[in-house]
Amino acid sequence: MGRAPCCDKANVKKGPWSPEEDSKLKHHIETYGTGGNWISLPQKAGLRRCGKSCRLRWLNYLRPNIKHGEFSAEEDTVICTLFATIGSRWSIIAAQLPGRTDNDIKNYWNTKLKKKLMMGMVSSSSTTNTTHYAPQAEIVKTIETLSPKPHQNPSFDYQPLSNNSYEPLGSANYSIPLFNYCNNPISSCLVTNPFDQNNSFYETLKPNQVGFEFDELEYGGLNSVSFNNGLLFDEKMKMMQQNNNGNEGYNGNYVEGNAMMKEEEEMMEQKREEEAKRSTK
DNA sequence: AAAATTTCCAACCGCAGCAAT
DNA sequence: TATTGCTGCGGTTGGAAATTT
Repeated sequence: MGRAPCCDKANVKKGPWSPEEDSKLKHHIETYGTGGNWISLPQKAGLRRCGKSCRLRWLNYLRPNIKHGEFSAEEDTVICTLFATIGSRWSIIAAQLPGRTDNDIKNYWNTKLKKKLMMGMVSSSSTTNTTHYAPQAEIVKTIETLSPKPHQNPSFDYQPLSNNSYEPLGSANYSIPLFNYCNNPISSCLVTNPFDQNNSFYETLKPNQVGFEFDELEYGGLNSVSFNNGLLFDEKMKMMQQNNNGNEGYNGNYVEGNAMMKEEEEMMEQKREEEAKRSTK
């Protein structure tokens, strides 16, 4: 037996909402709340609408503090960065942008931001002072292909990237964001590019901070890592663990990001200090 | 000015996950 | 454990508005 429909489809109005319907819904929710039941709400509010439709209208349009209009450059950056990190999980992305709805962001990405990114018009965020610009369509395509899809829930443990060595593949000028999924919250993370011998590009990220960096170095590539809700992401490690075949079959070019646990980072710092003391004696 | 095409976004649809029974 | 009902999410679409031909 199939599931019963949530409402009587034949007796329900569809399509754009009229101002009268809006005001009925708004008044009802502001007076009585949703009652925790959207299905029965339309009847109580005197609306010939499906409960789901009411919920959507309220969340995306009527509820207070909804921000309409142009997205700022900062918002662009957050969306691009998070999309590259977690894929099209719009509700999570929306949670980082107060006043914006998941629907809004999804529409914005699909109609405008993707194109902006392709044209290299979006500045990416970084904790370094260097300004980086997202390159062309290849990046966007790669991000879209490889970013995690909704409901893909990584379930493997964190492995320090520094235990592995990788060579860049292919001859493409661009690489892709590489994140390691981590189940255990980490307090901070140091990111370096192994091809950058002088370590002139590095970042230390704190929880909820997002680093996203397009390098225009000799090797060309993207070096990025991110925290989301205390979890560290690395796309490449995810793929390797999923495929269980190392670099084999990996169709793309990349630059590795080294991620270290904070403890490891602090130990190294301590070592450096001790060595410095010894050398001054 | 009119027709054709493209852009944009509000709203719909179906599915997954969860809680209650 | 299986079933049912509901919510929330992301993909998709219809059609109005804007732009181009």
